[in-house]
Order: sequence, then C-alpha cells, then structure tokens
Amino acid sequence: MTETPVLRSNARRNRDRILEVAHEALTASADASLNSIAKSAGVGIATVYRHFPTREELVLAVYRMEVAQVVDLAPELLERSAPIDALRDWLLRVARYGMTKHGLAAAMGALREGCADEARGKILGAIELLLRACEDAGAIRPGVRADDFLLAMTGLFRMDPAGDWEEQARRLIDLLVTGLEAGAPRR
Amino acid sequence: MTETPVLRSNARRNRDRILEVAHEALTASADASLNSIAKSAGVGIATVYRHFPTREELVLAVYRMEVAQVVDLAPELLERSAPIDALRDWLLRVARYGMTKHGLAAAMGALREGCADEARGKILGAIELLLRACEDAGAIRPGVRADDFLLAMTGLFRMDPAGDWEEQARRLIDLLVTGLEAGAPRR
DNA sequence: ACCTGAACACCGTTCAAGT
DNA sequence: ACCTGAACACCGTTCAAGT
Repeated sequence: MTETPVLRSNARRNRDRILEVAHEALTASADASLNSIAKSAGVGIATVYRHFPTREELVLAVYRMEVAQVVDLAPELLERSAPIDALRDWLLRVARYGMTKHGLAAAMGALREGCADEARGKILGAIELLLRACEDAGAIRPGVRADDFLLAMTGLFRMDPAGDWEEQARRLIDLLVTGLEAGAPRR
Repeated sequence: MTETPVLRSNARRNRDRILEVAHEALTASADASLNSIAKSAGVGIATVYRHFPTREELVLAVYRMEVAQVVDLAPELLERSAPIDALRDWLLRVARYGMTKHGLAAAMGALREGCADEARGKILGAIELLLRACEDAGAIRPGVRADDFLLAMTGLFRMDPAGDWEEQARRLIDLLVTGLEAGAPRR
C-alpha cells in the first residue's frame, strides 16, 4: 500500500499510536484538532507533522484503514448469498458503518474531491464487483456504471445518526435497488 | 419569513450589504472568513456579529435565499410540462444550481443537520409537490416518501464541477427516476 | 533520524468604547 | 441603536534546537 521505508522502531510506534488516537478522536468528532491528537498520543505536534505532512493526510490515512474493511466485505458477502442480496446487505453495512463512524464520514466529506482517489478507486472496485455479479445473474439491468451508483449511494452517509436511521437506510436501499432491477432480463 | 423588527436604514443597508458580500464570498469558497467578509462589506467584524450571531447563522441566511429560488421553480415547471418531465427538469436544475454555487453547497453540507430545518422543510415541500403530481398522473409508483427521495438526491450536490458533471447528473437522474417508475400503474 | 515545544499567521467570537 | 477595532483563545503549520 503506502511504501514502508523501514522506520526506526520508536518512530513506527509513534506513527501507529498517532493513527490509533486519530481514529478515536475523528470518530468522535470530525474536527478534532491536531494539537489535541498529539497530546493524547503523547507526542509533540511536530511529530504528527513528520508522519503526516498535513491534516488532510492524517484524515486520509485513517480513512484508508476504514475503507479497506468495507471493501473487503463485498467478496465475502457474494460468497454466501445471491448477488442481489449481497448488494443489499453490503449497502446496509455501509450505512451502519457510516453511522457508527459519523465524525469520520463528515471528515471525509470535507476532503477535497481529488485527494481521496485511491480510496475511491477501491470502493468503486467493490461496487463494480457487486454490480457485475448481479448483472451476470440477470438480477439487474445491465450497464449501470459503478461511479454513477456510488453517487446514488451518497445519501447513505448523510443520515441522521439519532433515531430511525436503519429504517431510512432500508427504504433508501429499496429505492436504489428497485431502480437497478427495472429492466432486468430475469424478472 | 424572518421577523423584520424595523431596522434603522443604515443598519438595514449594512445587513443587505453583508448578505450580498457573503453570498459572493461563499459561492467562491466555502470557508471564506468572516473577517474578510466584513472587510469587503466595509463594516467592522462586530457589525457582522450584530446581524448574524454566529458564522453558521450567516451561512444559513445566504442558504435560505438560494433555497427559495429552487423551491419556487417546482410549481413553475409543473405548469408547463407533464409531471414526470417536470421532476426530471427540476432535478437537473438542482444539479446545475449545486454546480454553479459549489462553494455554497459545500458550506451547507458542513452545517449541523438540525439547524437547516426551515430550509429543509421547504425543499421537502417542493419534492412532495413533484412526487404527488407524478403519482396522480400514474407515472410513478405511489407511496415514495419525500424525505427518502431527498436522501437519494444527495449525490446531485456531490459531483465534480470540473468536466462532464451534466452527463453524470443525467445518468444519476435516470437511475433515480427509473426507480420511481418501477411499479407505476400506467406503464 | 527522530523528536520537541515555542512561535507565526490565521480563525471565530467578545467586549469596552465610541457616535 | 448601532457601529468599531483591539483583544482572546483557539487553529494548522513551521522551525530552531535538542537527543
């Protein structure tokens, strides 16, 4: 992934500790300050900057760890369910994920579009995988683009964590999947 | 709308000037500083705070002006097109709107959920109007909730203003409308 | 090599003082 | 009533100095 230029062991330890603390802090609040993160991690601010040259870079590093989890879930779900169910499940998990890590979702949303490309690419890969599986099964209309569907999913990250978000997520997912199913060969 | 407690004429002039400048500045960049806005408006910072007790309040005031425009568009479109076409047109206009005022859309996105309630209510009203008209015409499946559809539309504000956003908007709108049309009585 | 904390230029917000 | 700008407590970021 990121190149690992063999850090000294204490440097490596610092880096991990910063990431861990940043993960906690950003999950709790999207605008946790770098100073507070450095203090919680027990390092000087400049050490944070040594490892992550800018605030955005740190947020992105945390983001990447999270994205990997969600992305890896797609093939697992496909192994044990029909493609269309796997898609539904995956979307619900993404929503749940976005809700438990609400601060993080907000922090990600505030990032400049371009700089999240790597993570975005991975998510697009997972969507592509799910869509193509559904397509091959004849469960959805063919030709829907992964990037379009990612845009359509955006709302899953924008729900109110208080209250009935799970119900709302289900309804949104129904709306989206119904859209995909329209014009499917096998229906 | 907002109560108008009869401001002195120079106060009123200041308020208008601040709003005007803030509109320009926030359109250009979502994180234009209040200090810079005050300077451009030719008033002291504290004057900005007198009229808008917090940054959020100012952003929201600008936001409200913008929302009104989009909301008023819905009945106009319904008057001169079939409901389903009015819906499509409206969605495209919303997307175009979000793109020309990208900074503003970003600033709005950063607002706490709850505080935009008034504006949110108006938008929900416009969506409700369009959905019910389509429903009455038998063009879409009945029972789709306005708040769910608003969530599904979220992506329209999250497109990349550089490049082919209009194409992407059209594809996203197609995806959404196809979802609505599935199970419509008259198809 | 890697770390530190004081220092810099900002930010949103407040407040004593002016007319 | 309404306005002003200096002041406050922060922020992200940098840099000279330490081991």
